[in-house]
Amino acid sequence: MATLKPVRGTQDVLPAENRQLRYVESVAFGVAQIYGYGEISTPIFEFTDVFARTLGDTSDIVTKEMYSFEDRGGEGITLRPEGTAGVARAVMSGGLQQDLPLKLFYRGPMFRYERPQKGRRRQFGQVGVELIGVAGPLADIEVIALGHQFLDRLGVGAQVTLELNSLGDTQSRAAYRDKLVDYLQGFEDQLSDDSRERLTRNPLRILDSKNEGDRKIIGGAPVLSDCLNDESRDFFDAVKAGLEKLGIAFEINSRLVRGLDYYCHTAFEFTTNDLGAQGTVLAGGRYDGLFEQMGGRETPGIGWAAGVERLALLTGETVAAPRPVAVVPVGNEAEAAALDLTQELRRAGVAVDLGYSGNMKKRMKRAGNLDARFAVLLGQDELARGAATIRDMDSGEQSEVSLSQVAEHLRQSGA
RNA sequence: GCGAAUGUAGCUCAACUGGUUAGAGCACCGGCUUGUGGUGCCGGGGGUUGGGGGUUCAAGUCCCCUCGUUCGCCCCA
Repeated sequence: MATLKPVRGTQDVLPAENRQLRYVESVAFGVAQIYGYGEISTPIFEFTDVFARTLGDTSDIVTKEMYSFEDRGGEGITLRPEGTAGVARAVMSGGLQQDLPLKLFYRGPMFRYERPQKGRRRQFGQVGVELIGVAGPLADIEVIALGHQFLDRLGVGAQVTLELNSLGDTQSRAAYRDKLVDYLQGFEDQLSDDSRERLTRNPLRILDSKNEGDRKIIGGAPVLSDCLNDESRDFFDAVKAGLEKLGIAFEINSRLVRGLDYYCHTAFEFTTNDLGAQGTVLAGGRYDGLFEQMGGRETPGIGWAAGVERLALLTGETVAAPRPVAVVPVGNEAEAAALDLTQELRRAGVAVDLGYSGNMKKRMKRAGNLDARFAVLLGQDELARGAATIRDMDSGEQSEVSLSQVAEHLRQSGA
């Protein structure tokens, strides 16, 4: 039995749950299309370099969370831990930089070797968008508005808060980093072990620490927004003004830094308090340095990704399966006729189920369990008259309809 | 990777301080009703109590190991 279990952090998704997940994805894609995005699919695995070089050597994803292996040809391969790097690689491989700006939507599984928790799996679904090739703040505004509208359409708008920050351009970020390290070094012996290590590796991340002692120290730390140069500040102001104009509420969170190295300027997260520790539901930011870092031409970009399972948990709604019509033959001779009728209805686009075996009572019960809208009863009597009895499973009303009219009758009844 | 909790039938849960064949509800199957589901009544199948080891006359119950899950840390969608 133990060996028949799925690998830790993975799970089998049955039809009822899949309907919810597909629903989340389809809402996302629907809204993305309204904004002019087309869907791109990239491979589920890439050369390890694609992720290692873009995410940064200091990110936790690269240092301990990647599913990496060597394939039979000796190539270093990694199951994608996120979507942006693969999309950027595809844009460069395909020469798509000639077609800027690009508006791309993606969906699919991602893989991270993490300790599973509620809303956190080793294989999980993401939907995401990337707007590539637009340097101005209008891109940031549109991408955030798209995320906002998506969450709204899903019906979780009231449960989430948009947090916003600016990391500034490279120059601003470097200036801030120096200031922050200066400040924190004064408290080095008081910082948590994790944070002390990050002091040299990735000091900005200390701002995000949940350790109580750390937070006290952070409270007095210099603020990133004070270090933005004029250009970065103007950019951020423009983004904020745009969101206000669109009526999209946000909170400035100066401690918001993204985990991945390629981000600059705008960083944002839609978070909720309804999912325990995994509160981030949709997050993204601007990544103007990414393409260069991958060895390509400098190309600005901004995007976000959202966790499909987390959003499905948040909506709490179940998505009902479509209601079929059940064809119920009575007696052996009726089975052949039932098969014909079933096929005819299916060709006409009607969803049909037939109880495969058993007496009428059993088949009716199965029809009930399938939540059938109508049952089509075929017995000796009906067959002799070239007809079938159609039963409305909700009202219990029955009427006899000639066989040739069954499809039409059902269609008119809304089946 | 660290800390804590937890694991009994398909699902939700019982089983006093360790004490005879581990129970219930729901679900499933059959019958009352051999041409009618959703309500009712009667009956039935189903558990090596996550797995392994140990303590004991006796372990679902205590101890150790292991696997899974949950909550937090870390990190992130």
